[in-house]
Amino acid sequence: MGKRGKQMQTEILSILRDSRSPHSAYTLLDRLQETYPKIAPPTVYRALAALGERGQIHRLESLNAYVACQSEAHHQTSVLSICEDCGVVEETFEPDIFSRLSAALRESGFSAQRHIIEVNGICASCGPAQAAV
Amino acid sequence: MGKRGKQMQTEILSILRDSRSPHSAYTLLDRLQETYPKIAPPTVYRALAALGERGQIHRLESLNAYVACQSEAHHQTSVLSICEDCGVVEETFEPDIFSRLSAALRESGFSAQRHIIEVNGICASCGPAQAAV
DNA sequence: CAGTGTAATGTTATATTATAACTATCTACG
DNA sequence: CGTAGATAGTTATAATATAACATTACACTG
Repeated sequence: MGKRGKQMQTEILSILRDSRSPHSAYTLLDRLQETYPKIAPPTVYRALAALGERGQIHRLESLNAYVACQSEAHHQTSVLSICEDCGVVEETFEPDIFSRLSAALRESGFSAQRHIIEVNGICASCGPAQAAV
Repeated sequence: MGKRGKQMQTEILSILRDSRSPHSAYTLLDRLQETYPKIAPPTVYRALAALGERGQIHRLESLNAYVACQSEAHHQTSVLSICEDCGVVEETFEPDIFSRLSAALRESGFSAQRHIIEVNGICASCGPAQAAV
């Protein structure tokens, strides 16, 4: 890994951490171009791939977008809940659910390797309890 | 809904049902163009949207592709397991897992509306038990 | 039946997301 | 230094999806 690659990864991670909402690869590209005017899409995708492999970011498959991992212990599989109102993504850890899911699939002979769980809904800040305030 | 729309939905559903593997929107477009040479992407996407609303197909968010729903009772939320080897997608119903997931998120004030659960792994036909045969 | 309003479909163009393929550069090591 | 391998830059394009507008079909009214 060269300097430039690390630098881009650091920048991306810091942009993602500054907001709890997901950013698309091209949003990140635009942000990075403010500082590094000449970078191209592959630079961003390479940095995202490296961060993803280390578990420092998560890709939201249903949004084609990325968030920073909110856990210190990376590489735990997590549930990503997406507020449809404010767009904020929260990460929660439900190891029990993952093991039940793997167990259920194993009954039909399926060997699970990677779980994707994304839940759309309304977060605490945007929910009906809040609307009444 | 006009005749043409229904016709496209029927064609797409029958293509998807003929294979347990996912098809992308553009694969479907190519297939449809064998019969209807002039259709354009929006036609396919409109048909997919209508089928999705009725629960007759599922979109695999992690693959940007679509499969026919394997349940008779549509609109049940289901787990989609994707074999990384042969590409076949199986649908299983784990209402218990969905309710646990909703319950867990509700504890932090999140109200779940739509669950996306996709699991990558190796299916029974491709697994190690089979390799020994 | 003509007129008209709405919904469905067709068409064109383009936006968005992602990667292939090649070139250049850097770095480690003899 | 020279060169091999890995990293990064560059160009181009592939793959996915939708916006925007034009046209047609269709049902209702008078």
